[in-house]
Amino acid sequence: MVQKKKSAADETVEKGEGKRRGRPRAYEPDVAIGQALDLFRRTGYAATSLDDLSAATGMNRPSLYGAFGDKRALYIKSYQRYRDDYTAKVIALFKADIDIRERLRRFYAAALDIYTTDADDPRGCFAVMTVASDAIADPEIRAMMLESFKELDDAFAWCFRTAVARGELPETANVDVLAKMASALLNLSSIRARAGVPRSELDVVVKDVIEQLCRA
Amino acid sequence: MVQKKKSAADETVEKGEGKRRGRPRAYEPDVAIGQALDLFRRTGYAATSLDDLSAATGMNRPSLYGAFGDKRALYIKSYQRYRDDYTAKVIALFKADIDIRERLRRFYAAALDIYTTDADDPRGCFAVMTVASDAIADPEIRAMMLESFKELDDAFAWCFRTAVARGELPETANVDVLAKMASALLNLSSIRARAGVPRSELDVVVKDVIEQLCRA
DNA sequence: TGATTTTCATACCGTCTCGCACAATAATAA
DNA sequence: TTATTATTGTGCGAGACGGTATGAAAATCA
Repeated sequence: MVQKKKSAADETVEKGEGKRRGRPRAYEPDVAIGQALDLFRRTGYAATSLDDLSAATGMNRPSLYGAFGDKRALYIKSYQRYRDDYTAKVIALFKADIDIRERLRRFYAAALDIYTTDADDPRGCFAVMTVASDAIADPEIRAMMLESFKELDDAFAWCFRTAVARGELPETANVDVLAKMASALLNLSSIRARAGVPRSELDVVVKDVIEQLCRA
Repeated sequence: MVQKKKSAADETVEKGEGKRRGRPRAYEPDVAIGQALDLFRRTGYAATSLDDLSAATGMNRPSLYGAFGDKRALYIKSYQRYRDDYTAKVIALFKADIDIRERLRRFYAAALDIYTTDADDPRGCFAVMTVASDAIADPEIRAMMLESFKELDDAFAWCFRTAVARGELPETANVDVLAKMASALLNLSSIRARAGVPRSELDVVVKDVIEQLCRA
């Protein structure tokens, strides 16, 4: 068992549901998705078996199947969870009233936190390293990816546009191109983090590139 | 059978070998590696079965095993082939006596050719999209990747340094940071190509970013 | 021609994989 | 207490997987 047991009262109150009829679940769906996500991030789609997922979540295969559907459905749910977590962090950075350099600095710091957790076995970006490589043939997943690209480009463009409006960048700055370059830096970070380039080295690259972008 | 049969005379002459003793091979190792590479690029390591490789190369499994060793060995040989092909193209671009913009333009054009062959099912960069995601746990493969990063960074830095020396870029240009950004652009191109962003769109991004980099 | 060498091709082995049947279990409802 | 409902856990079965043993085939050598 990986997940801790909780009393039925806790569970139902937490979820705001009425008392459920049958035998209570021994797992928490949200926790299980998180554990599945972490495993998918490490080993990808094809190389992750249902037995592996079962071990990681503490659920046995039939429970997994009943709760989330087949492997593909669980993978998509994991990807959605990843995107939601990521998006939440980005939105928080948007609300902060800080200048462009600090905003970018925090953005990449947050990203690298995600990419390099577990220094012995860094994951990189789930979308880039795993989804794009071994699940891109799936039209639904492909559509999610393309949407993510656009969201990211737009987010960066917003940052630069705001900076121009505040006078932090010259009026002549090409915000759309800068946004693409910022996205590209994120991609590089993800790939190199996964390949084992140490965090400290990546921090330097990020710092230097931010400075270069903000001088444009 | 996928590979065409050739007469024994052709084969041996081609290879410059003396006449081989036993039954002649029905395949050409170099061709087979190329076919295996293409399949690995499409479906990754784990999702590619030996049966798939057998069908793609026209060799049956025992022949595959005898010629290249097990699946992992064949994967590494494919990766080496990919790197060699790539490196050859880059070296050719180094020899050309052209300015920085044109050199970069040709560089990314060549890369995108590789990434987007087969528009219906674009591959992206093998190293980034497939090797880094599902084989990075292997120390030998990881070492090859890190070496590739360094080679690429150095190549780009050489381009920018040469450009500075020729007066195409200001003395103040930070060639190492520019090189990282150029690598990052390559990574972005690979990822988006694989996700299905059309070549025409990528060409625009590349053009704009090159211009931005060369104005720095 | 017959022996030798190398490769091809079939078939097989043990293992893993996914998905599902089935019964036991633990809660609520009556 | 008994029935009902939802979940758990064992375990099965058909198929795919990586890898290999074995014998037939096709060349050279003597």
